[in-house]
Amino acid sequence: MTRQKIEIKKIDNTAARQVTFSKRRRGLFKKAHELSTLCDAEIALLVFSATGKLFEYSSTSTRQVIQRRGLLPERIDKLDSTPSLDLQLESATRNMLSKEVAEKTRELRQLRGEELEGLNLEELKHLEKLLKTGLTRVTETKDDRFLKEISILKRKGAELEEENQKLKQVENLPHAVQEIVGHQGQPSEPVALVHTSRNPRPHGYNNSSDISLTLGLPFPN
Amino acid sequence: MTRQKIEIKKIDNTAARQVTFSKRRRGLFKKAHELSTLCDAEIALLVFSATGKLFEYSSTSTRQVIQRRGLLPERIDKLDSTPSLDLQLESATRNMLSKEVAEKTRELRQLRGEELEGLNLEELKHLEKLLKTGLTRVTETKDDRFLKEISILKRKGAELEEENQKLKQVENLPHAVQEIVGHQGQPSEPVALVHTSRNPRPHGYNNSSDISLTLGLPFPN
DNA sequence: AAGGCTATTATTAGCAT
DNA sequence: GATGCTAATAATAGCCT
Repeated sequence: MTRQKIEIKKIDNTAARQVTFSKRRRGLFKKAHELSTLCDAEIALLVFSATGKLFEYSSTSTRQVIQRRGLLPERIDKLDSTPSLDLQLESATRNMLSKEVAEKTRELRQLRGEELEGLNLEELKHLEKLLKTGLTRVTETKDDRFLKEISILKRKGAELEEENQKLKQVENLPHAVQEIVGHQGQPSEPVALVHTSRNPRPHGYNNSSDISLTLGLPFPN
Repeated sequence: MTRQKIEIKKIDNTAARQVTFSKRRRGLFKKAHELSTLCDAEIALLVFSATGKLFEYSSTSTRQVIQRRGLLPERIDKLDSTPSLDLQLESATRNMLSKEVAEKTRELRQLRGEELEGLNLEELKHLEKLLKTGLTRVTETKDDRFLKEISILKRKGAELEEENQKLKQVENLPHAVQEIVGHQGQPSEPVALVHTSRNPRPHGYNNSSDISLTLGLPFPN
C-alpha cells in the first residue's frame, strides 16, 4: 500500500508485525465505522491479536458508549485454561449479538408503548415523533393498496358494463338470440333471460359504488 | 475518497447508499482478511445491512470451511475434522442470534414505515393498529410527565407565594428591612427593593398561569 | 510501544453500462 | 443489483523520533 507494495502473508518481523497490526487495526475500525454510518448498517467486529488480546468494535450507539468507557462485558479472561481462540471469538461474538438482540427487543417494546419508565421527556417526544411518522407512512401505504384494488375493480366493472352493452345489442336481433338460447338455455321463455328492459338502467350510469361494495376483504385469506 | 470527498453521515439517496454499501463492504472484508493474514489475528466481522441481511467474515479456519460450504448451522458434518462440540454449539447459537437480529431489524424498520413492500393488506392493517396503540400509550405517558412537571411547579409556585407573603409582613417592620438592605444592597432607595405594593396583587390570585410560563423545557439540556 | 512524516499504493464516488 | 472506469481521496510501509 505504500513505499513498497507488500505481499499479503504473515509478516515475519515481530516488531513490524506489531506496528502493522496496530495501524491496520485502527484503519479497519475506522472503515467499519464509516460503513456503519454511511449505510445505516450494524457492525460487530472482533479482533484477537496473536497474543490473545481482544479489540472490539460495535456500531450500536449504546454499545459505543460502553466501549468508550472501557467497560467491556465480562472480560473474557484468558487466565484460565485459554479455551482456544476460536471459542473465545465465538463467545465474544455471541455476547455482542445477545446485547444486540436485547437492545432491539427493548426498542420494539418501546415502540409498542411498553417499558417507557426509563425514558425522559425528550426521549418520549422523540419516540412519539417516530411513531407518528411510521403511522403516517403505513397508513398511506395501506390506503394506496386500497385505492389500487378499487381501481382494478372499477376497470373490471367497466369491462363488464361494456360486455353488457354488446349483449343488449344482440337483444335487438331476436332471431339470433333465440337461436343461441334455444341451443343451450331453458327452451321456455327464451328471450326473457337476456331481456333486461324490466330493470331499465340509464346508459352511462356510474357503476363505481356498486362495485366498491364488493371490496371488503379482497384477499382470500 | 474519490471524485469528491464525502461527509461520513448516512447517505440519503437509497440507490447510492446501496452501491456504497456493496462496495465498501467488500473493501472492509478485504481489509479484515489482510489484517488477519499479515498479523496472524483472529477476526470475526458481522455486518447487518439496513434491511437486516447478514454478511459475515471470519478468519477462523473452521468457520471459513463452514462458510465456504454455505452450510452454517445444522449439519456441520463430523466427517472431517470435527470442529469440537463447543464450537459447533457456539456456531449454531450465533447463527440463531444473527437471525434474530435480522428479524428484529426488519420489524423495527417496518414500524418506522420503511420496507413495507413485502406486506399484504392484512399485515399493513395490523401494523397500523400496533402503531396507533403504541402512539396512544407513548403520548399518554408523555402527557402524564408534563402534568407531573406542572403540578410540581405549581407547588413550588405556591411555596414561593407563601414566602412572599411572609416577606411582605416583614415589610411592615421598616427598621429590620433597612438594616438588611443596608448591608448588601444599594444604599439608596432601600425599601423600594422589597416594596411590592406598587404592583398590588390580590391575595389568593391563581398563580398557575404565571408559573406555567416557565415550563417550556424543564430540563437543563 | 507510540506517533509523525511522505512516497506510494489502495480504495472509492460518481458515472456509464 | 452488479460491474467497469477514472479522477481524486484515503490508507499505509518504511523510516524517523
